Amino acid sequence: MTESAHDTSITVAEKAAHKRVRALGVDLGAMDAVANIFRAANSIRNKAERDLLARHGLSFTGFTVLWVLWVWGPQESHQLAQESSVSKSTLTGIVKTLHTLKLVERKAHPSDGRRLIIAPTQKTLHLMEELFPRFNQLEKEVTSGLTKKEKSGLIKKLRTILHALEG
Amino acid sequence: MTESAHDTSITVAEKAAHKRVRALGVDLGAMDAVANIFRAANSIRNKAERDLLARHGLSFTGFTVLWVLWVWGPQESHQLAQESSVSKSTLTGIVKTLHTLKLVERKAHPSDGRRLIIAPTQKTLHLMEELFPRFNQLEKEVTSGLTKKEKSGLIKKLRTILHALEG
DNA sequence: TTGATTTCATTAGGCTCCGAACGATATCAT
DNA sequence: ATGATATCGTTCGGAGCCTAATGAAATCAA
Repeated sequence: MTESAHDTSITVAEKAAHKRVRALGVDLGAMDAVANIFRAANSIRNKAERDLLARHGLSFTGFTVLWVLWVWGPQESHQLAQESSVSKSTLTGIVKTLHTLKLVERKAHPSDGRRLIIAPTQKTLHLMEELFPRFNQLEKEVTSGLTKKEKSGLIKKLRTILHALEG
Repeated sequence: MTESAHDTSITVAEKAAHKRVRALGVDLGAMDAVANIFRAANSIRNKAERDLLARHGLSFTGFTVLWVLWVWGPQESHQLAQESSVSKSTLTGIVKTLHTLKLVERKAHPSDGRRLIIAPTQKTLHLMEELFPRFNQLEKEVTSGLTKKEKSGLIKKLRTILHALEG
């Protein structure tokens, strides 16, 4: 066994990092786990934007917001921001962009003049019905090296990390 | 068994998403895996920026660039960009910021006038020796719900995903 | 050698992204 | 009732982030 297309042993970058921090009493497992989460997220994000989203004028975050609206239906602004993992001020800008694309509507809250309801449009629903299966196809491809059981294990471990972050 | 602090069963957000896409023949495992990678990456990034990096005037990407320079030493610009997962033009801006913080130097390539060598400074080395152990402490905390073996499994699965993205 | 091509980093333009400051609305105390 | 407080979304200022266009330097052709 030397090198193969499905080699999952330590990379040269990881080796160099280990050498650097060896004297500092560092948790290498925690380090590599976090580093690889970022590498994976970056790569998938870039691929999705390039191959799928750019042609619709959508950023990854814009797509995420649309996804949340598609799944949950109309949302109050602050809920939508939280569920999409962006700040309120970022959401203001994203919603502005999506509004010019006619992909969201802003509606007044019936009883509270401060609040704003963001709602998907018919165009959003059509777009997501076309776009989401393609996005899922990409998700399938990037996880194609894992069995169903391995995917479950991955999901569970990531949830554990998210729980630690909430606590 | 109802709810507990370490519950890793399906979340309400995941349930809502499953309901929405049920009719579309979607791979739910792939979907949840990718979604949780993004949730984890976003949360860790935000926490690191807020709790650790902001007080030094560093963005997460700026920290990543410093980390690469710390691990690998002086790098040519395009190598540094690739290893840090940003475009060359983004790196130009990041380096500019780091330069005003006196955390990098730009050096001319000895034989090729087009190329640029980016090098860490003494200040960088001191900073990283102080900052990195704290960053690793954060990494330890967010992965504290996982055993050493589980972390290895997580790392291996993420590498598998990265291999699929390179292919 | 000089003109064409290639390969670097930077600039230009336009979103994304954040925290802080801001105005508007609602609520709470008295 | 009315002033203090809290809670909304937006704006502001500044950095990050991308692709495409640009400019500088090296290489290749003939």
